[in-house]
Amino acid sequence: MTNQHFSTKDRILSAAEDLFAKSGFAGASLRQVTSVANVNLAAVNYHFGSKENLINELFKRRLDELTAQRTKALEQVLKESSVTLESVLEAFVAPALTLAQDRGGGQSFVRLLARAFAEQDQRLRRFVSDNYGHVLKEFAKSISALLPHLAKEDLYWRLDFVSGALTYAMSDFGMIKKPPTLTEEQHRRNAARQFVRFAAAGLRAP
Amino acid sequence: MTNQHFSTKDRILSAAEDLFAKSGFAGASLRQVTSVANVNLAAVNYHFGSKENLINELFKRRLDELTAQRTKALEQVLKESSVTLESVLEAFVAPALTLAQDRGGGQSFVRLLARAFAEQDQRLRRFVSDNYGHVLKEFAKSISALLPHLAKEDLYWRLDFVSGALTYAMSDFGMIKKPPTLTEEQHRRNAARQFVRFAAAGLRAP
DNA sequence: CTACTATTCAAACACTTGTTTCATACAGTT
DNA sequence: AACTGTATGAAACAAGTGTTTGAATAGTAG
Repeated sequence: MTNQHFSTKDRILSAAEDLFAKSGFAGASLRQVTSVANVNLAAVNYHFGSKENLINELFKRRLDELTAQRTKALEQVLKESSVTLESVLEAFVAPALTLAQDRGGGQSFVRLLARAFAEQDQRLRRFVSDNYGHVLKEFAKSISALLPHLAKEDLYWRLDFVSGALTYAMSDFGMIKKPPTLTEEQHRRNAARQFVRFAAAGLRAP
Repeated sequence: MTNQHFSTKDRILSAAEDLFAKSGFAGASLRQVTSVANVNLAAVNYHFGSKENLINELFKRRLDELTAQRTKALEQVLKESSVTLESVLEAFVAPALTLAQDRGGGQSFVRLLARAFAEQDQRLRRFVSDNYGHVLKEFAKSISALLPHLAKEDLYWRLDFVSGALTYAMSDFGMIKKPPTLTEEQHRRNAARQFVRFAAAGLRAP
């Protein structure tokens, strides 16, 4: 039926992304997933081995792309002659917002990411931190260099707040809805601008 | 055995708070809850009617207290002659941090709150917003009055970021762990101070 | 074609889920 | 003392869970 021209694996991943974002990892069953994906129930265990492994592959698929784009954007910024706090933050948030707006299920994934952080589940948190923590460290280092007068402890607190603000805002639980007058592209740019201004000011707090 | 001097209802609520925070609403079963609470399985349905209703009562118990304290703190602040952005933010965050540090399961509840926001589940979100939205509006109004030059649209974005920063940071104080040299009380005050500084600066961003 | 592997499918597996039932125990009242 | 409503208990309920099985089907290389 739907997406019949995508592979079984991809259809499972997309359906799982949607349903896990909607109902949580425990809340969505493999029967729901395979039903939406138009795939036999056994296909999940055949292609992914287990439900838990499906979840990991799901994160891998998106995060590999996200961290690659973030790394590229940061490198680009650091190459310029005048590196500003705003430009570093922009390099961090722009790829995420692009993903959040991607038509191919990226929206669901961003919500899934927020959920993963809310999960106390240590396995998933370790998986994310092990595989993608180094990028975050790169950003932290760049930001630290731009705020030489800021005590390390203060910096850590504020980076924490910044992460929270971004995670929360991106998964659009927030009040902010795209007004009909704006295109998605404009809304995305607007969100990025708002976030960068807020985060930069917060990081520079006296 | 444990907490035998608490009522069955209270023991269920406490155990549920812990387990739901740890594993999510779908992830923790009533059998786990009743086992931890040292209570018969049927007691949940007897005292609360259903699992869903148990969840609601759980939120009610904590949020009633939290919103009451926030309202009181805000009124106190607004009574003073010089109301600052910092003092309003302090009134908002202090009760939450007190709760987050409460020994009687408040820590779990705060994590639960973060999880509830991550839930796409509309029933729970409506329950929270219906019953406790008015307090948030009060704070938004007070903050708006203190930032007369800020466009409404900008204000909404920034309040969104502030909520995110707080939710995320509170849900287990993010990366920030209490150093052993500090008492919990000191750590709490520190967190509040850090948050207020960050949020105030972000809200005042040029 | 044949042989072979990779994939799909329906059915079953063993187990857990929230909820209900009904018998039992324990108050407090008359 | 018997009666009453509240609370607890063990057991069962139907439905849903992730996973496994073994046969049926494509699809491909020799």
